[in-house]
Amino acid sequence: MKKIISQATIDRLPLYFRTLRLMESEEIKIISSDELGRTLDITPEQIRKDLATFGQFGRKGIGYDVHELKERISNILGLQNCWRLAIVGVGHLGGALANYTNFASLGFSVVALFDKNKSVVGSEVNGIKVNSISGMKRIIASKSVDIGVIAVPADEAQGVADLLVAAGVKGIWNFAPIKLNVPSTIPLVNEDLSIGLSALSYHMSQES
Amino acid sequence: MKKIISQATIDRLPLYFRTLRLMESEEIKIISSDELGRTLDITPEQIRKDLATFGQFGRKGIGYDVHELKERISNILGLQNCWRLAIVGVGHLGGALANYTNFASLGFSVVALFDKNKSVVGSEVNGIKVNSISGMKRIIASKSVDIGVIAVPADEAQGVADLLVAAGVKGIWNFAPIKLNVPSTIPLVNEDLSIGLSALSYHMSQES
DNA sequence: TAGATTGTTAATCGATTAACAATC
DNA sequence: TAGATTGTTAATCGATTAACAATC
Repeated sequence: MKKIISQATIDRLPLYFRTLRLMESEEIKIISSDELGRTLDITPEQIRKDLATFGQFGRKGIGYDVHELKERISNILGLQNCWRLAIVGVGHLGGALANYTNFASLGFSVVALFDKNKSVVGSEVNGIKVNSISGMKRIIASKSVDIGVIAVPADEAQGVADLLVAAGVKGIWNFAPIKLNVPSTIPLVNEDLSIGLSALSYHMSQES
Repeated sequence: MKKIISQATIDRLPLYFRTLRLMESEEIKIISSDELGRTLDITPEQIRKDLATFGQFGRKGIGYDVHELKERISNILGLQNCWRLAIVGVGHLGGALANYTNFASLGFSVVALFDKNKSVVGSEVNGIKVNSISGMKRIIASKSVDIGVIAVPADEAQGVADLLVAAGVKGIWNFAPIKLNVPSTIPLVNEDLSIGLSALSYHMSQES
């Protein structure tokens, strides 16, 4: 019954969503795969193929309804769930994420912060109190946290992941540059900045 | 002459590099594709295939020399270039990047900061002075900046990209959630956090 | 020598691109 | 009706996996 959607397609959906949202705010009602593709540098065939995975919602000879398509993609991505995040590790990166305003517009909200450093515990970042790691299980339950964000050094990341899983989070967003082991039932997305930067270095080295 | 390496392979090389560096620090001299694969959850065949792209440096029946392989990957990725970064936009994210210590260990260094906000210009972040955008061209030349990092809001990102290109950067690392147009000679890597987070949301929604 | 492990070729799998009938 | 654009099937392309000879 449930169609399997490729990761490549899933990774393009946020790009479509972002563009459709912008177009909606500009009062654009209808968009063709050709126009959308030109904005994002993706072929129109690719876009139609991606969208067709979820059923037909374009109109032949006309295009796609911007608002409807946007809502549909939002639902496919599960953005209507208003996921609640807890960030573990309130260093420079964790602090920046706690202040990242774009989350809200995608339906995510940061509801808890944790740090092992006693000098940080008790302070507030963006109006959210920083808790000690020892209170994690209780607070994650009481605040109905869905997603654990790991922003601690690599050598502490696995321990934090284990705690988050034990505390009952439904997914993990990991910024530590290390391969984490978590149960296969817990979706895990890695955000390793060094990969992109190394790839950039590679391509720069290739330029004649 | 120059073999074309797939993006998928390039994106795995930093993972190999990171693991080899750790193993070297643990005094491990020789590693097999099997062991490396187990650490990273990548099949040994995949690893051998990736490495074979650059020539032979394993020993049949033995494995790979950790130090040699690490050095070789570093060179392929161009990490020995000691690239110099300039960050544009010293908000929460830009500030976090300016303080990100892992860059140095990969051979990158942040040498300049820019912001359009007058209240920030002149202050220091991690010992680096924040300059006004108007001085960008001159400072990028005098500080020999290689890579421009874009950490401004989406609606300012294209303008910043144009300025960086005009100032002569060799590559762009973009954190703004927007498709940038830059000359094809300038490598561009996008680091759009909302893609990973949306993918996580998707997978969490699929769990029965 | 026997066991281990690479490098490479062939087979498979999956994603992208091309083509076009359907239809607004 | 003629032009535009989708949705889908077929063709192509590229990446991963499997198999195994070479060799330490």
